[in-house]
Parts: sequence; structure tokens; C-alpha cells
Amino acid sequence: MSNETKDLNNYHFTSSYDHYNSINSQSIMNLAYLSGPSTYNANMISSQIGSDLHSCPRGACGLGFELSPSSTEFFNSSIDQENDFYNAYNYNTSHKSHEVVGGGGAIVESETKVSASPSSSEHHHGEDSGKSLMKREADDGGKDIDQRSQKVVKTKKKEEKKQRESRVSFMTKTDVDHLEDGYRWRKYGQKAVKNSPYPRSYYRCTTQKCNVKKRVERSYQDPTVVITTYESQHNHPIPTSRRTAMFSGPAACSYNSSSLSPVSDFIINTPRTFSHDDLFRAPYASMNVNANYEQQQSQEFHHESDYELLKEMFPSVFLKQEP
DNA sequence: CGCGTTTGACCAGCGC
DNA sequence: GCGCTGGTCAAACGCG
Repeated sequence: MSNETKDLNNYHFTSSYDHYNSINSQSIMNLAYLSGPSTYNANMISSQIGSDLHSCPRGACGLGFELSPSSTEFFNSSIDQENDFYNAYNYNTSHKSHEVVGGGGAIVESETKVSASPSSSEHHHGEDSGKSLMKREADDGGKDIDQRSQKVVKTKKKEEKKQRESRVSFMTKTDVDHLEDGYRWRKYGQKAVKNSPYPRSYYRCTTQKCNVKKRVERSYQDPTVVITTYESQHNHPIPTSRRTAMFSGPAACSYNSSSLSPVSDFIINTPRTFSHDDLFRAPYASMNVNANYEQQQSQEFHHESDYELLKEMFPSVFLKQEP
């Protein structure tokens, strides 16, 4: 854990939150976050995208960020979520200028593995929760388990825990707590967070056999920033009824109404080079990838599988780029 | 009635 | 072993 925090501290954010604040105090800031033990090659992603960001003259690039007044960074860490996010956020906000410190700036974590398998989605245990899975395993072992098999079970548990920790997070500057992303979510819990006056909400994808979860919490340091963490990957397309769902959601409402919300502001201030569908997929919309960038990215990802995984993870980001 | 939210209880992991 | 914390469960409840 400690080394991950260190990694984050070494990470240099390129685009300044304050900068966008000065552009538009209601702009959305997205900060994508790939967690450590993930099988996504987050390390590579962060370095590649990071270098692109660094070379972007406007300091607002990333995944097509010339399109929007927001910033997105992919970075990589095993999770000490609270610390990580706040460290990241602190760093971002503490840097008033756009200067890039250090080369590359991407964090390095040796644990990150390149894999074509989408990790947790491979587990079709229903995965009601990690503990139920572990319980089941323990029960299966029974009392006759010898020490060796116990070791195997422990190792297995660790591996599965690692896989479950495949996560992507965003920091979004918005007044809306639960940002619409096209999928349907069911809230299954809410917890008070240590050192934060704001509770953390737990959501699960309502689609059957899809065990994607997401956590939503508000930064205690800047209540206007919402941290959304996605865990695992959807094994289904965006529900076709999403448009309806999104119109009923806060983002859609604000879009239809008077542009007071950050979402609508984002929409209004963003050059209309993408479709309504993209807009409705906020916050992903702010990560919209233009065709050139995608092409560039697919070349830069050393392993095609990682790029594909990223696509799977954020279909809405890539959807409109598909031929 | 179906679906989603709320909320107190419970459990596991972790640090001391 | 104990306490703290994060994550989940599930009954109760609300809403359309």
C-alpha cells in the first residue's frame, strides 16, 4: 500500500484543475484512475497517455480533451482509495501552472501485468460479494483440508481479491452525485467515510449476471468534486433504454433545462463534434476520443488487448469512433 | 406490483 | 485478541 501512495505522489498531473476552474467554474474534471492489480496495463496506459498530455500544447488533451474543458488522467495504483484520490487531487490543485515536472510523469508499478483477460468479469460466481465468495471457498474446503490445500486456498483468495480490484475511477467536478453513464445501477449501500463528512454510496449494475459495481463519493476537500470508482467490466452493452433513463436523470434534466449544472455547462462549452449520444454519456462524454487520437492510441498501446480492454471498459468513450 | 433507495446489522481484513 | 474501517446484506420503505 505504501508504495502505491508514493507512486501517486510521484505522479505529475499535467492539466490544472485551477486552470479549468478559471475557464469555467462549472466544468467537469474527469480523472480516470486505473487501479493496480488490474490486468489492464494501467502502467502503460498512464505513461502513454501521460506523454500525450505533456505534448499537448493546450494542456487539455488526454482522451480527446481538446474537445472539452476537462482533464483526464489515467494513473495506476493499488488502492488506498482515500489517500490516493486525495493525494492526486491535492497534487492537481496545488499546481497552479501547466508546467510538467519530470519526464513522463507516469507512475510505475511493477505489479501491473499485461493480460488479455478482463479479470474479474471472468468470475461468474455471481459474486454477490467478496466475502460470500470466500465463504463458499472456505466451506468447500471443509475441515479435512490439509495445510497444503489451505495454502492453495489462501493463494487463490489473494489472486481473486487482486482480480476483483480491477478498477477505474474518475474525479468529476459536478454538483450531481450520481452521474449518468448509460448503465442502470441499483444502490445497495451507503457508508460514512472516515475523515469525510460525505458518505460513500455503493451501486451495482442491475443487469443480470453483470457484477460491475461502482462507488460514488464526494471529495471532502472539494465538495464539488465527485469521485466515481468503477469495479470490473460490464459484460453487456449499454441498455437500449439508456436514452430514456438518461433523460430522466439529473444530467439529462440539466441538459434540458437552464444550463446551471456542470453537465450542461460542459455540453454547452464543448465544441459539437460529437453526437447527442456522446453528450448523454457524461461524464464519459468528456473523455470522448476523436478518430485521430484513437488511431494514434491504438498504435501506441503496445498490446492490442489493452486497447481493446479499455474499449470494453468505456464503450461510450469509443462508441462513436467505431466505423 | 416492480423497482430502486434507505439504513442498521453483519462480516472480513487489517493494524496495533 | 480487539477495535476500527470498508464493504455488503436484506428488510423496510417510497415511488410511479
